[in-house]
Amino acid sequence: MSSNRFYITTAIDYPNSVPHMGHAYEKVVADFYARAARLRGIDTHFLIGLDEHGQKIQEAADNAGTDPQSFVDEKAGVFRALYDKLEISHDDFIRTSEDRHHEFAEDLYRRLKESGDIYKDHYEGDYCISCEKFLTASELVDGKCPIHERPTTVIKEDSYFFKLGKYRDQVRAHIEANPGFIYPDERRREILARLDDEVRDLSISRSTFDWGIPVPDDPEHVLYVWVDALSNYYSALVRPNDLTERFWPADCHVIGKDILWFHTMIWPAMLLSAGYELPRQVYVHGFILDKDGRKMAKHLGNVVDPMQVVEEFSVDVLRYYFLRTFSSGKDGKFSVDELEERYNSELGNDLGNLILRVSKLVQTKLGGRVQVGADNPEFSERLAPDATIEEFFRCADAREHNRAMESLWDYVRATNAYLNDRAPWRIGDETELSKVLGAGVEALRVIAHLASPAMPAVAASIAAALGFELGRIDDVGAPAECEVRPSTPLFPRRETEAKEKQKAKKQPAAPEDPFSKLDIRVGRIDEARDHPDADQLFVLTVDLGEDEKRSICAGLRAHLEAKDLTGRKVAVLANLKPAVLRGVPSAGMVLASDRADGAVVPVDPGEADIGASIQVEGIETKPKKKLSKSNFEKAPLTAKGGVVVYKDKPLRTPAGDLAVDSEDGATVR
RNA sequence: CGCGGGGUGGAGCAGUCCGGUAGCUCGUCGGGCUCAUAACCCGAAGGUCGGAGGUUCAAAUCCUCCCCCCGCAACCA
Repeated sequence: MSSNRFYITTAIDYPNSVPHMGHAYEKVVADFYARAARLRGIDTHFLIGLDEHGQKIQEAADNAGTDPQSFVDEKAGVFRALYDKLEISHDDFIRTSEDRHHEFAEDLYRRLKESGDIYKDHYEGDYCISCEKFLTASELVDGKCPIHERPTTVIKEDSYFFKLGKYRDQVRAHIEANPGFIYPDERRREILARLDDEVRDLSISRSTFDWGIPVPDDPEHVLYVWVDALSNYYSALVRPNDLTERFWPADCHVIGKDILWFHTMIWPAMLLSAGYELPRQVYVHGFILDKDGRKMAKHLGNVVDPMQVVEEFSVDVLRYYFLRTFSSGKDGKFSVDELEERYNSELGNDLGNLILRVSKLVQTKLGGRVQVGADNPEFSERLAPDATIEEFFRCADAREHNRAMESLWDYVRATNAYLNDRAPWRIGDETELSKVLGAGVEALRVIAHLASPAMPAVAASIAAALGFELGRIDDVGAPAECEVRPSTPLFPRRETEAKEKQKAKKQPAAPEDPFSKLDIRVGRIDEARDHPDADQLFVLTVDLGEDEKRSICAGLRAHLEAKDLTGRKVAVLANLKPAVLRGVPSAGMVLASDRADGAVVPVDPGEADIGASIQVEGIETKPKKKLSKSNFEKAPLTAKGGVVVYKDKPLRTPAGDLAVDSEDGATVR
């Protein structure tokens, strides 16, 4: 960071649902860098905000029975409340529905147009007249609109396009010439690889909804996401005070890896076209996963709410955990057990205990007063902080916040070691004692300052307890007399169940037989139709004896006619995770065998009743709710003697064995 | 050959781009200290760095092939 100004932004959030862990993480990371810059006295501007336009917002507002503006106004309150709670120190909060943003986005569009980079064309898509919108292939059901159950029409929609492809080589050259432009390097390589392919022009307007910024000169269209959302980084500088001279180009755009392309290809291309300088860096963070490395998702029941962690611990504990634990730029596994462990050992034992032992010693041995910052050889020889401070900011500049925190903790431990070594509780001479404890308090002054970007409230508490002022990092070392107050533990120990859990894990229950997870039932095919968009697939309506019949896709068209299937009894894997295959939902899988001669034949449940469960003797079934394909494959079914077997044991319906017309060893799936 | 991420002491991770005695935290064991939140400090044990080849004086790191896990994608259904 050579210049003495620092403009940092985060992605603007799309407020169509509630904020989650990922929102919190991104803002805390950006906030660390903003606060670290201010700590060095750098002129800092930190922007966050909301992306409030688009069809989904319009629909969400409709569903909520309100208008889009009122809807986003309310949502803005929810997001701001979270960021206030997280002590995010943003200087500005941009909302794309604000006038200042509209003005700049329109201006940017005009500049692109003046550069000759906008043209009008059309694209084709499946359009539902009742919905008045285009549907994507995955939204269609049986080639029909799922809401109105009527066929869609292929129509053309006019759209304005931006000549993105024109800038491919220029953007690639920029990325190649500036290794620091994209952090981390793996993301940079990913983009460079993608830039070897053709880059298509970009549709930047829509005329099928109107909640957005009207295209200048053609109010039938609104700007589609790119020109609108991305321009927030600049629009926020224009008003209320013109900060463009002072802060553009941005020093760091903090984003998630899902929007890498938009920030490293599209945004630079638009800026080049419009004649603005490119941002200096795009910092790409990873995702927060659950403790087992899976995506957090409602239906998995593994979602951890950041607010809940804040309530149970504190904001600073969550911030510390984010910044210390997760390697910069990588995905992180969020484990409450690990958080608690770090809370006890690092925050409680290392730091909290250090604060307490120093403050108690100063009070009992020196009457609560101690001189810091004065020329103190004890401190400068034994606890010289220069290397730590240098390393801390070197890591911060390199966007390695977890290492910056690590270097700080090395210093915390060194301070504990120093106290053990000098043993001030055994020193009687007050002059010497003042030097030793003065060194201890001075070390905590350094620690509080360096901890402040991660844990602002903790830093303030340390300063209050030991009686010094928090300021810039350069202010550390100025002579001062500290009045140390009696303090209570900042991080009271939490008795955890983590240990017991760990022990319990050491004796894992015997792994369940993979077959026990399967739910195979007898069903009857009531109807077999050709899949509208897939020449290998049938769309079957299958009766499993449930309230509703199921739609199941089967890849049998190369082998059978529809009439061969209608009315036929089959065995169905009923708990396979539902999927959408080429636009058609499929809730299960019809079991069939691959014969050596290339034929594929469905298995035959014989006389068994519809809905009857198919089992293997000796295996108690406990079907999973949503079975993954790979879990199904862990229980291989084969043919043997004209019967489907699992581990050589026959699959049975209540009426007898499950028959199959295949040679021994043929796969059944 | 769909795209991407990952496989490093008991647990969690860094190191891999730019090859050079395998590092950190937790846990375990031994010792010290007793100011402090059963805390702090010192020391030790524990790893063929997923597997197999190759390049090199030297490979966790570079090259080739393979296996496993996790996302996304998919005419796997």
